[in-house]
Amino acid sequence: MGSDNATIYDIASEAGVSIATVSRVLRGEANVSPATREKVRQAIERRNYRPSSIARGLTSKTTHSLGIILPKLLNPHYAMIFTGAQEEARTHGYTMSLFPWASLDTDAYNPAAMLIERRLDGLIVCVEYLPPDHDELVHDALKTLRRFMPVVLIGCIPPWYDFPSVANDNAAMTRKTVAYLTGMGHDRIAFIGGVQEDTDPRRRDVGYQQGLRDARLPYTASYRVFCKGTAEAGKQAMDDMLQSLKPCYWPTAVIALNDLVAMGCLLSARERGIDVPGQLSVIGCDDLFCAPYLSPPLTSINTHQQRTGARAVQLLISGEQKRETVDWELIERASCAPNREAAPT
Amino acid sequence: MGSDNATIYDIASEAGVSIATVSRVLRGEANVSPATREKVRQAIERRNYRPSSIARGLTSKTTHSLGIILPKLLNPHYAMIFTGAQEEARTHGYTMSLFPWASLDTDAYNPAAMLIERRLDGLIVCVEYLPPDHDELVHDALKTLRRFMPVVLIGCIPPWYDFPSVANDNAAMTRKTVAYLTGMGHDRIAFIGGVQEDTDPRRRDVGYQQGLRDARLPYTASYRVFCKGTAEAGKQAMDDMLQSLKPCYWPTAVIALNDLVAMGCLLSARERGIDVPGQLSVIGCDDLFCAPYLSPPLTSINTHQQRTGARAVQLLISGEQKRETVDWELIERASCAPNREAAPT
DNA sequence: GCTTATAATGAAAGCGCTTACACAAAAAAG
DNA sequence: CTTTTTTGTGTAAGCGCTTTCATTATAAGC
Repeated sequence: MGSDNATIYDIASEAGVSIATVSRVLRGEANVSPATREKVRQAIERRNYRPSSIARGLTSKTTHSLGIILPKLLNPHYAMIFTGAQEEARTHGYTMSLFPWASLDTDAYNPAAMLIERRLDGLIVCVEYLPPDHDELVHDALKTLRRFMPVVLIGCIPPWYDFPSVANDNAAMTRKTVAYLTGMGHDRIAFIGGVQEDTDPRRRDVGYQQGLRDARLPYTASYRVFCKGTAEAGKQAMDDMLQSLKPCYWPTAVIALNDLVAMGCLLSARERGIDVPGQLSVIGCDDLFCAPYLSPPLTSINTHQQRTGARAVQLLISGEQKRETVDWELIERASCAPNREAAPT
Repeated sequence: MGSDNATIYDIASEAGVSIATVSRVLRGEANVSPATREKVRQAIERRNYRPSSIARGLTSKTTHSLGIILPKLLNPHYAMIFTGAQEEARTHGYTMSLFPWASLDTDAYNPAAMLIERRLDGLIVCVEYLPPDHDELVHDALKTLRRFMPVVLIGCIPPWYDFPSVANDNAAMTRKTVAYLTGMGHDRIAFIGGVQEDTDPRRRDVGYQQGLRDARLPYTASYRVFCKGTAEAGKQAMDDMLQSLKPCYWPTAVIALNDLVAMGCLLSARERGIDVPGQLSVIGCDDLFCAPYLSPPLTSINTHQQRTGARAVQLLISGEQKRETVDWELIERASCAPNREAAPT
């Protein structure tokens, strides 16, 4: 009953066998006679015994536990990644623990220590857009960690990071998004979000410019506004852009870094009485759960984040050293419409 | 350099001391001479040594890892709880792992085994509204788990569950919410969400009815609609209610189980051209990050979910057996307004 | 029936720590 | 200076498993 902490010894003596035999039954090894197996099974049942994964880990050098580092779980984008990763991990018998981004900071009292001491079997790191000065630091931290455990990256990974990874092809994605809008007759297309100083050729910015070029549209610096990936920042950035331009130069469409930024844009537009999608189309990214409930419902790109998380776990477990790309899907809702004032050139 | 897996023996020999001494330095014990301590420190530094929490756990019978069981991380409500819990855990040197709700199902291939085998130092379980038939099962599962590790509950806990817990006083909260609305002259107040068959006297339903009684308003069954706590369900429930009533009987205000349901209500209203808050006030609960960006911005109750998660961790660590209540805060936004058609009685 | 291959089991040595306990060296007390 | 404390270190016994290796019981081969 209350034998909540029986050990393998207890089971062995209760079943009248050696601990080696119990261990064999536990791990389903073949060479145990059916009779013995049954005896052991019953003893286990009777004592409600569960082997300690701790002790097991000491011997086997494997903990069956994975870690994930995220910037912010409150952002549903990351919650989706986590969910996908956690579920996949679980189906393989792994546990998933969350570590804050600060775990990478090698300053202070080396918090990465916590990661290493845990002897994780693998670590997923979700990398956000990084300012260049931070870039090197993070890279170093990752390289250190890799000496202790396999690491798989998710997100916006600078190409010179030599790590297995799972990500969307942001450049291609944004390029096609621009094409989608130009196809609707939009010619003043803004892009809001991201960091300015950046050298990664696979970023959204690049796709944005490619998209403009594809449509032979000019690149207008005023339409390229940088901000963090939050709703507040998006609101602010949109406010700033609109305020800085005469209304006749306002964009006819806005591509937001993500849905949070898009939400900020929508609010900014609403406050100014700009009709979406009548006067302005808005398109987000990540297809958050709230996208269909915004006003108007937000067109967004479903980046298959759960699948991304799941694939990262698979890479971790299989040890494959691939850099993988996850596809995406444009979810059309009411926030995008053909440009009414499209001038027949 | 590559000595990524030095053991305490390596450090001992490198520093020319015994492993006991290394252990002492590691744990900051007092009785080590400064000279020795320094020698050991340097050896540790040189070999980049981090003690294995696994081995440590075997001896100390403590893993410094906690678990949390949530219905769904994609619901930001739970993401906030998780975040609060994780951060608090971290400050105490604990790791936090996520387990899906299914971990409690004692059917199937007893998944709770995973929890037990991990030898967690504690477990937080977020309990949702449970249908009565499920209630007993969950209770049993929890009681089983408690034999193996401390358990703290969060959320809607039936009062006969004898577990330490952290929760809002839902009844009082909803009662005051009704008062807030009646104070604005609303007299047809609907409540959407939750499960029907329920006997817990501390639920929102109860507060809702108390609130009506306080204002001497009739309890109108048609205004009490049950649905799950999702946006889709909220939309459907609102649609059904509105459709089943002549517009002149439509509620003037609706209290939603949570912000997701409220989002569904807002959408339903929008589709029907019902002006919020002109004709209908809507009030949610949880104050999700998107609440300010809805149209209109949603009045909601901030239930201090991060603090709830943090408190749960504190109870777990301290071993206190309290049932705690977390306070809350009404965040007023544009979705609620005085009832225009308030009849001067 | 006796030898050899095969299957079933146990004894024992770790895995990398913590923690009595023992013991030597240094400090305080007489 | 001894004697008693105090302080600093080392030895060794676990913690609860896995795993090699040796050993015994059983089946197969001739």
